[in-house]
Amino acid sequence: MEGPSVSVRKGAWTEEEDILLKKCIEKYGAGEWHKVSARAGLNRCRKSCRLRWLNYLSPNIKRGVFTDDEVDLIIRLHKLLGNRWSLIAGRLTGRTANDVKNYYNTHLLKKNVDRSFDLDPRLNPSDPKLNIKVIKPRPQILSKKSFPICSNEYMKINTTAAAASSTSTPTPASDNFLNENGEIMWWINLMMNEDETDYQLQQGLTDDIDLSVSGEQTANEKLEVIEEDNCDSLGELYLDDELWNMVNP
DNA sequence: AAATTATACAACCGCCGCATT
DNA sequence: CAATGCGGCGGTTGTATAATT
Repeated sequence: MEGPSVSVRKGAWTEEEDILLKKCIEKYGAGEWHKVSARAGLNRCRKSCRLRWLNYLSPNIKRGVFTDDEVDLIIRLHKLLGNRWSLIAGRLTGRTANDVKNYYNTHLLKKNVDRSFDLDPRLNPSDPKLNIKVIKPRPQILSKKSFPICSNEYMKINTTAAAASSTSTPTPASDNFLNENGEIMWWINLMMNEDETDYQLQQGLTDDIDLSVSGEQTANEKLEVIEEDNCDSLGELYLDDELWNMVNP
C-alpha cells in the first residue's frame, strides 16, 4: 500500500527544498527514493523527490527551446512509438520525458489537430455525427516483460554501435536488431535507417487495429490506402465509421 | 490599464510491472 | 500464491506568465 500516514508537502518546490534534495543526492546518489525525504530532511513523498530530481535538478537536464532537429526527432519517434515519452526522451540527450510530453502536447499536438481539421472538413471534432476515432500508432513489440532487452540502456548501447558500423558498410536495418525470438525490433532500426521508415510506419499502426487478412487485399494494402487519405503528418489516423468498419470488421 | 483568455510547464495522481517477503 | 512496497510511467491538473481584448 502506498500513501503517507502524515501529510506531506505538495506544490511548487522552494529553493531551500531544492538545495536539501541536491545535497542528499550528491551524498547518497539518485535512488532509494523512499529514503530520500528522511535523508534530506524534506517533508516530501518519494515520488515528489524523484520527480523533482529527474525533471528539474539533475545536472544532465538540457533546458531551453527545442531545436529543429529535436522537434523532428520527437515527431518521428512519436509516430513510431506513440506516447512512450520516456522512450522518446531517451533518444534526446538531456531532455526528460516530462519535457517531451509537455512540448508535444502544447506545441505539436494542437498544431497537428488544427492542421488536420483545416485540411479535411470531415474532421471537425465538434460534430458528433462524425464519431471520429483517433488511432494513435503504437509499436508492435515494446513490453519489457516480453522482451527485457527493450530498455533505454539497451537502445543507447546498441543504436550507437549500429550507427558506428553503418558509416563504413551500410547494412540492412533488419539485420541489426532482433529480439530473442528472431523478430525484428523495427522501431530501433528506424532510428538508424530512414530508408525503412515507410514500411515501419505501416507496421506501427497494426497494434491498434485488427488487421486479419481477408479477401484479396492484405491488411497492409488496406492500411496503405487508408493511411494515405486519413493519416495526418504526425501519424494519427482519423477514421469515420465507414473506415473503422473497413479495417476492424 | 484592467480583465479575460491562452499558453507553457511543473507537479500530482493512479496505475503497472517487478522484486521481495 | 498472495500481499506488500518500490520505481517508473503516462495522463491530467494547477498555476504562473504572456497575449489578447
